[in-house]
Amino acid sequence: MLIGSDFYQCNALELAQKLLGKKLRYEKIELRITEVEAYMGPDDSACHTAKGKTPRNEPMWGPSGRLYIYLCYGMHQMVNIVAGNHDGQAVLIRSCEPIKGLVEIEKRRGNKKGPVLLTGPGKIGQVLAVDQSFNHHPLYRKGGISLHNAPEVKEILRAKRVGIDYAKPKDRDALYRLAVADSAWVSQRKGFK
DNA sequence: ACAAGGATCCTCT
DNA sequence: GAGGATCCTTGTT
Repeated sequence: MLIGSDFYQCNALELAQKLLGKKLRYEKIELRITEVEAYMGPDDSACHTAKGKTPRNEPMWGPSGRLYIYLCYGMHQMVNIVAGNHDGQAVLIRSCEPIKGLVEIEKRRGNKKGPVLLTGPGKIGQVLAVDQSFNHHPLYRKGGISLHNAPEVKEILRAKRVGIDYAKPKDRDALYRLAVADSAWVSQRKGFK
């Protein structure tokens, strides 16, 4: 069942927790969200909005429940879901588990097999084939990418966020990286034990 | 107008 | 474990 816009009216950490286990649908592909990171807004030095509004981060200041797509290292389209209330928060989707469209997913990922297909934010963007034109796209309406309900996640793992060495210690150390405990479809490079 | 660096991934060793 | 790919955003001249 399609999730309505009210679902996203909370801070990024709460939304991150609620997003685990939910299903992202785009055309014939359906993914279960297994790992996310919360970016809490201007007071979070790891967050893109820590230095105020810029052309790039403008979607994060808009309505929640919409997409913010960030081009990283000139080649990876990172998929974020805007949280909060026009106050610069978002949740980065880091890993998913395939539910439907496995053949298409494997095709877009060079015919690889297993968790290497979808564990890592750059891979999610590659599989969904998003680009900058997906900025602002609402997930709570039919058409394009949408988010759908699923059974509650039993247990959640927490860890530090990845790749934010530039942030202040208090933000670097915050356990804002969340994952589904019993899923193999989680990037394991650091943190989770 | 310019330089620096990034919320990563892959291919080696 | 190390390094390259690749280009946009940002802050600074």
